[in-house]
Amino acid sequence: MFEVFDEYLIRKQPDLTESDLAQIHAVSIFKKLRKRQYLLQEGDVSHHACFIIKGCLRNYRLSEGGVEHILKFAVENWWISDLESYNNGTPSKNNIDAIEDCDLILIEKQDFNRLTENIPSFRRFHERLTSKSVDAFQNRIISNISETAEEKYFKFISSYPDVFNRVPLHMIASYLGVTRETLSRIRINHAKRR
Amino acid sequence: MFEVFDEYLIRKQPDLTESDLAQIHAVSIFKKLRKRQYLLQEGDVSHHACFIIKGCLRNYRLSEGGVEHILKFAVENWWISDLESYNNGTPSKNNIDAIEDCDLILIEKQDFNRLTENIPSFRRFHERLTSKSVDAFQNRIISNISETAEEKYFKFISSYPDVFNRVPLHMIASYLGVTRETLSRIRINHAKRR
DNA sequence: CGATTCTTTGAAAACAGTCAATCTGTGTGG
DNA sequence: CCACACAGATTGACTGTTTTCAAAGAATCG
Repeated sequence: MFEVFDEYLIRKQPDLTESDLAQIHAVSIFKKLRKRQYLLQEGDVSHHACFIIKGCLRNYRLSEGGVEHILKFAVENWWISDLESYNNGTPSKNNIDAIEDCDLILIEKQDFNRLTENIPSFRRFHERLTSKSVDAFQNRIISNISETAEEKYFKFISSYPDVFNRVPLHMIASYLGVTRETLSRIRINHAKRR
Repeated sequence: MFEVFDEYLIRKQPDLTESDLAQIHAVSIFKKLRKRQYLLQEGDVSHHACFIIKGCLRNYRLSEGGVEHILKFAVENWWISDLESYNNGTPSKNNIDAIEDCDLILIEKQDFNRLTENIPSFRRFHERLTSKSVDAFQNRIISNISETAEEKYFKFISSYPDVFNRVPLHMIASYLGVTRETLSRIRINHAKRR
C-alpha cells in the first residue's frame, strides 16, 4: 500500500527514518477516486493534503460563464490540494476532480502539521516542496505574460510530457489560457510549417 | 530606524516580544537605493531577504528581445527578493531595481534562517507570509488565463491603488502582459464608453 | 531650455475568439 | 455485434482584439 509513497518520501528526503515513516503511515488515509469524481468542490473547505499514488487530477476554477480554467494538473508522485482553502480554512473557489481513476493518500491538516512539528526532516521536506511550488508559479506567470500561445504550448509539452500524453487537448488549452480551436490551429500550422 | 519595521512585525505577529525584536534588529542591515539602482541583477545569487521601509521596487525578467516582463512590484511594508535564487542558491534569471529612492532592511539568508529556527512566532509569521504569497500567485495565474486585458487592468488598479499611483503605465502594461499601446487604448476606450 | 521618459495616436497586419458544423474514436446498452 | 450517444478534435467563415511600427504630444528633471 505504501510502496509508492515511501519510495517518493525517501527519494525526496533520504534522512527520513523508519520511525518517521511509521508516524506518517499512521495518519495516512487511503482513498480511491473514479474518473470524473470530485476530490473538492467549489465552496468546500479543504481539510487534507493529498498525495497521488496513481492517476491524474486537475484543479480548476469556473468563470461566470461556466468556462473551466485549469490552474494545475497533477499525476503520480505529486501533491494536489487547494492551497488557499487549505491554508486559510476558507471555502474554496476551485474544484479538484479526477481525470483518471486515482489512488490517493490523504493526510488531515492537523495531522500534517503535527508531522512537520515532530519530524524535522519532514518539515524540511515540506519547506522545499513549498519553495519549488513557488518557483513553478513564478515561472508560469513569466510564461503567461511573455510568451506566445505557441511557445507556451511547446514549453508545456516538453516540460510535462507525462501530463500531455494523458490529458485531452482542450484541457491543455484551458491551462494555457487559449480556446481549444486556437490550440488546434497552432498544432496544425506548426505541423505544416515543418 | 526600526519604527516602520517594528510596527509591521508587531501588526503581523502580535506575540513577538521585545527580545524577539532585538534579535531581529541585531541581524538587520540598512540599505539605501536610489531610483534606477539595482538590488539584484540577472546572474547574481540572492543572499538576502529584503524588507521595504520606504520606496518602490520591481522584479522583472528580460526576454531574448530585451523586453522587460514585470513579475512583481513592491512598496513599503512588503518584502522583495528573487525567491528562486534565494531558495536554491542559483543565479537569478531576474532583475530587481528601484522605481523610487528606497530605504531597505536586508537580512542575510543564514541570519534569517536562524531567526525562524530560534523564534517560533517569527517562523509562524514567515509561514503565513509564504502562504499568502502562494495565494496571490495562484489568483494571478487564474487572472492571466481567464480575464480580458481590460478586466486585468481594472482589477489591478483596485487591488493595488498604492502601486498604480506611483508606477508608470508602461510598467503596469508589462506586469499585465500587454503592450503599452494596448493599455493606453484600453483606458481611452473605457473613458469614452462612460 | 534641452534631454529624457512617458503616453498617446494611426494604420496595417497578425493573432485569437466565436459559432456552427463535421469528423473521429470510444464505449455502453440493447 | 451493432447502433447510438458522447467526448474529443478539427475546420471554415467571420468578428474582434492585440501587436507592430512609426510618429508625435505631454510631462518631468537637471
